[in-house]
Amino acid sequence: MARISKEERKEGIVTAALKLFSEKGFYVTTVPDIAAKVGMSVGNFYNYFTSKDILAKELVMFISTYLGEKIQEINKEPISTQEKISAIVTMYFTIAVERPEMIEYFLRVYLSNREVFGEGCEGMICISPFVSEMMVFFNDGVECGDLRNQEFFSAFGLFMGYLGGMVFLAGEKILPEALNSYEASISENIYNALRVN
Amino acid sequence: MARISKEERKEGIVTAALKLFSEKGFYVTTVPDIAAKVGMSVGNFYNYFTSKDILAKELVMFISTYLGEKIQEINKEPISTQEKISAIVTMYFTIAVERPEMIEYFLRVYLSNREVFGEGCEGMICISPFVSEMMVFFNDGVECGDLRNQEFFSAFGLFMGYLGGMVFLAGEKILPEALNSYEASISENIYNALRVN
Amino acid sequence: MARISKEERKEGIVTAALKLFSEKGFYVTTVPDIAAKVGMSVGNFYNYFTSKDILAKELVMFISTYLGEKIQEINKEPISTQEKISAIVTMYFTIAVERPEMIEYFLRVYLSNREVFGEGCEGMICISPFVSEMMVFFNDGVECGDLRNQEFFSAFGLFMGYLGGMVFLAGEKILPEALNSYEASISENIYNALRVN
Amino acid sequence: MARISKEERKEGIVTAALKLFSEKGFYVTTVPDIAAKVGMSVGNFYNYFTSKDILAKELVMFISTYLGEKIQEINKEPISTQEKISAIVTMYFTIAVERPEMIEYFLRVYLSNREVFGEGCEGMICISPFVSEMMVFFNDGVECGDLRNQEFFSAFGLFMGYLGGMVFLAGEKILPEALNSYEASISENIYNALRVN
DNA sequence: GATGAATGAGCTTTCATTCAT
DNA sequence: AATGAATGAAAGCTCATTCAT
Repeated sequence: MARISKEERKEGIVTAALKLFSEKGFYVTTVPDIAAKVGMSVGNFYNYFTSKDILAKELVMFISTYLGEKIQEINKEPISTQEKISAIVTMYFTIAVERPEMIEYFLRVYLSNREVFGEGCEGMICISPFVSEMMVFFNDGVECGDLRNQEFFSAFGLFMGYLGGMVFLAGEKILPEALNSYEASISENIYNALRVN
Repeated sequence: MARISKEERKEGIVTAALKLFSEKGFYVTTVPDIAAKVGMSVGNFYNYFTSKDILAKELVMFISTYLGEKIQEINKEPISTQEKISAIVTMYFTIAVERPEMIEYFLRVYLSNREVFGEGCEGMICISPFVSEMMVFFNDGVECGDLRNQEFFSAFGLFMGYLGGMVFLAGEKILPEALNSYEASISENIYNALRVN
Repeated sequence: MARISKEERKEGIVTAALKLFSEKGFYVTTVPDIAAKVGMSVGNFYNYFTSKDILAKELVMFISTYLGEKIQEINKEPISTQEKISAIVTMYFTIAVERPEMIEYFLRVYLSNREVFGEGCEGMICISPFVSEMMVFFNDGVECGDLRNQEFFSAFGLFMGYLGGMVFLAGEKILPEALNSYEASISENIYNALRVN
Repeated sequence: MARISKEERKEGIVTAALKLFSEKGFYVTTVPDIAAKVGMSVGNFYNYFTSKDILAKELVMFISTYLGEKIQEINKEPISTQEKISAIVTMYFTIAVERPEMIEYFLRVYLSNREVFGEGCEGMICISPFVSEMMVFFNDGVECGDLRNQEFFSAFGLFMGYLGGMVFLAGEKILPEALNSYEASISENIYNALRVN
């Protein structure tokens, strides 16, 4: 018989919680909701995460690490900065389509519930794996002469604000076209915004 | 005796709720909190707004109208598209600094709590005053040959995602400089992204 | 129609809680239990006492004040120390018989649940009205030459430990006779213990 | 290899539980707490004690037997009643200082949680080893003409109520002096209270 | 219009106990 | 004997909303 290991159980909770939180929001999702979705008793949930808040924090770290790794892979590829921008946009939108809960969690849960992520996630602690890879991307681009040397956060805000904004519009079903059909124009806009003139 | 009109009472609630919701979040703010801040009884609150959700929706309309008017003023000015971009960025950041609750409400309450704004705010109903002025800005820019003719939402996502992202970073105290010190570089990035090449 | 004032409501809770806590113990008594006994909803209970712990603390103060007043009356009477001892013993046992919850609360709830009375009741804060009247009694007795001058707490421990112990034995139905039939022998024992030889 | 016998395991639980119950109270101490302190799994705990309540009852018996033996030793000694009183007081305070958990358990757990000790400890069943030795002490004292012949429980209440009260005051850090510095005055008070005039 | 006591459903969390391994 | 994941009932507490006054 295939036993379910403690680690697998935890993963099950992470997956279920990610979906529920991103769909219904942090406060509307209850611990019983999560437990039911994993097929577990409420009491047992607390053997894996000591509180709902802790779970929420672990989820950000999980996503941040996941996205960080994806960007790292792109950073390592021997391609131009313009191509990297395209690759990041494509990767981001692919995730937004295939595992929307990851991006949505970021946008709707992490970015909006200060109270929850206050302690333990001050500043950028919980999203540093992701942010630092974006720094690498930007510094590389500047170094090889493709990108203008500007304050990192101005570039970062453009890049992530833009992508986040688009995913948001898509989520609201406001976009007339499918998300990925915007990849080219968005990549172009970003490149135009950041490149040396 | 100076009587307080029904309309003034409503405004008082709007102001108080805007601050509380944007600071503490929609779910953490209670109706008693709001009533207390206005100096009104809980029961009386319900004479002005039939539910907490309704209040939240009226707040978006309020902000959206407010921002729409500001952009309309800029649209009417006889200045270049590049200057309009600057003006919008400056206006947005000025509000973000002087009345942060307006922008924060948008970012942290409206954009993140689908459940609340579901009924009655489908699609862009509740933010149309604002979005349509941005459309005017964009169409004017294209028409006069300053901006590339692309899908509106791609440009909109860039503009608002970028600005929202920066305000968010500022709110998290992540930005090394004051928000307004980024105005020039951001305006430049946006213009570069959208202009005809 | 006779309206129930806020103060009366609070008294109702005090009375009900005193009975329940003393009969079933602090932890076994639930807030729903208390609310049900007063004929009130759980939610409303919290309009009167912000927590179960706070209620417990107010109860000690209530009892301590009540007992303090009783002893004060006795202290004021123009009788001998020996007669005062008798009067205190009688008063104590009368309460123990007529309003047993008061004494039992003291013995079984206050004295035994440090965790609950920790904050806000350090040392003797919550029982000072009672203790200070016992101090008055003792000092008067010493001053008029009836009682040996010894460390107050040694005398206090004797007096209250003894009375508490007897009420406890009575509560356990261990005593072969009714509590008040011990009044004479107990008063005598106490007087013999404390008087000048 | 030094094997740990079943009996030793049980003793380990008794020791750990005694400390935890007396420090934190019966309800605040959890079975996992106890198991952790013994270095044993929760499941295994139930191989030794079939419930938390049963454990609590065995603890009273344990303490009662222990105290009973101590008093028996004193009873056997060829000393005066007055000296026996002193010896008991000293013995009691020594235990209160060296193994405070025993006395505290008695005062704070056994005496205060009727619900727990209801079944199986009715009346004095669970403390009879101790009480009967106190009876022996008292009867001997009366028989040899040292103590007044009064109802046993009146004398018992004085003795144990007094000692318990003092240990309680000490535990609350209310006593200005160390517990043992009161031994003389307390013994004197008790003797004065009980002796023939 | 104004008050705020009252409701009650529902939330997060705890814990004694069981049981498959 | 030993483990510890699993259960599930129940606790304390909150809060949007109502309604008698």
